[in-house]
Amino acid sequence: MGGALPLSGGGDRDADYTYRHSTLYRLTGCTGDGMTESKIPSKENFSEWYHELLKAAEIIDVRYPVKGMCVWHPFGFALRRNVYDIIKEMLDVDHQETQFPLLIPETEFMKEAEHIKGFEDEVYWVTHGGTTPLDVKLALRPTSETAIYPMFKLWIRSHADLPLKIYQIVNSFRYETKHTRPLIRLREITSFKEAHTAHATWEEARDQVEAALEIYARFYERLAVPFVFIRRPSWDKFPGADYTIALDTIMPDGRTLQIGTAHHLGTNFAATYEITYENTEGEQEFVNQTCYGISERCIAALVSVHGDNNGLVLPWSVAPVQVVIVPIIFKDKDRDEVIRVCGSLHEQLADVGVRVKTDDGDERPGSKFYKWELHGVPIRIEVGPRDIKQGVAVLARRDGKKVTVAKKELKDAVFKEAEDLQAVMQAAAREFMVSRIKDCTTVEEARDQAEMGMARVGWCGSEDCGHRLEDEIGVSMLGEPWKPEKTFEGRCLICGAETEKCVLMARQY
RNA sequence: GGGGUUGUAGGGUAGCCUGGUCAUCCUUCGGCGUUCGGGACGCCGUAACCUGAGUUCGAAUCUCAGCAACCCCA
Repeated sequence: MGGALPLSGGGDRDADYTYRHSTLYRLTGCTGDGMTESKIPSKENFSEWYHELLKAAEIIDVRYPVKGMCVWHPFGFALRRNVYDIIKEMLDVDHQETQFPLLIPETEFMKEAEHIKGFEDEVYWVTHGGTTPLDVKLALRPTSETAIYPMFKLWIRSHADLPLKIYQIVNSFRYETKHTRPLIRLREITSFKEAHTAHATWEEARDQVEAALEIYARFYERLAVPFVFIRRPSWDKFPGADYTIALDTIMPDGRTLQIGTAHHLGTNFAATYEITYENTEGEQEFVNQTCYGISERCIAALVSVHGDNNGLVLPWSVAPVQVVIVPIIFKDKDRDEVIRVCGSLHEQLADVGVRVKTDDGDERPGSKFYKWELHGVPIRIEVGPRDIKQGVAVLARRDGKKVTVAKKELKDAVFKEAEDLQAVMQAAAREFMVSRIKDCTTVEEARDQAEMGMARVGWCGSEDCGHRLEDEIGVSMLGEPWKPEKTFEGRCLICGAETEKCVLMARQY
């Protein structure tokens, strides 16, 4: 389908994301001759690498002068759109997209006690209209439960209205007091995909939580981002939820990043907001609710998990530019012919929905190669006079493999290599994560392991031992693996009681 | 929550300790020409001392506050 092309313009246009400035940054330090391999710092130094990559690869610009608020570059926004198109497509099967207002009256916001407690320190308030103080303060949504549920009360009358499943992709605001980090900890979350559902029974809502997690699993598979499902401990669940299940992934520096959550809200909010329906017996009952969300942290994970010392590495499905064609021109007399052949290859690929860009700029080829590698383009095609004579083109993958293919077979070769690349990325990412989760039987061992990734330890289940685990290991309890592949048998690391429960402990972002 | 470091052209930096001509260098950006199979070169040009207050004859430099960024620890 033609929708694969992100541009509204004609199909023969380049996948062009404003490289007019071709904003490449020289990050090799101040010494003139200090030409190093890469423009970005080594991934070993993750924090530095991450910041430089976001900048150099034109994902976001962090220079906006409000703490915790960033600007999406056109290239980064194209990536965001491709990623969010996937989750939208998955949700659109049985959810309806909506949009609720940004501002929430204090009177609604303050209704659910636990929920307020969870967010009160992080809420931005609108207190004035012009110079006039408002009678009722307005909160900038930190999340939208308290905006949406008063409307659910109006929308839901009978069992025939259930289940109700909606979602929206909106910005939301949290006054973070800790260090903000681009895409990871923000004061304005620009891309909060939140879904809210209402059901007749608790069991149906539970099934919905599982269905949501299933969708998220498929979503992250498309991004080749590995994760584990973890049920959060009672003291770390969503404020107002019966329980919370999260998706966590491990970043290159060993810290854990939460990249999705699903909450079973039971009838907690329904009771507060009086969301009731008439059942088949004619009685009024509270609905059971769920909500689940994903934010631009999914982009942070995508970028971090796959990127390397040469820059971004993007899965084919979301790369703003999937194929870049680089013409190799020696003499002016070759020029027209090379450009013509590139144009025809470009058209061929664009016709089958590939996001293709022909880079006929004035830079030298090597410079273009580095630039597009930095931007994570999965496949590069080189066409020079030599190739034209032989009726072939050189196809280079982002992982370094190069093949020469006949022009006629180019289309098929592109798709074949793209598929293989995806598999390679998936496997490498998976392997890294699995290698960073280890069983530990002592506090010291767990402490060491938490420097690297997640430590799996025995836990008797008592809240007391849970908190002591956190204190003694010095990291957070992520919670129990949800539907784990392997069972556990061991002892509680604190009290020594035999247990079949285990929890994952890790340093968190 | 606690501690530390730092704000100089679009990016990266020198100068700051010891206040005083035109604020250094690299890169980017714009122009012209030669180039082009893994980061080309020459010539010309644009462009900066975070904000506010204070000290001083004089502040990028010293003091205070604010804003912003990064790192470490809980």
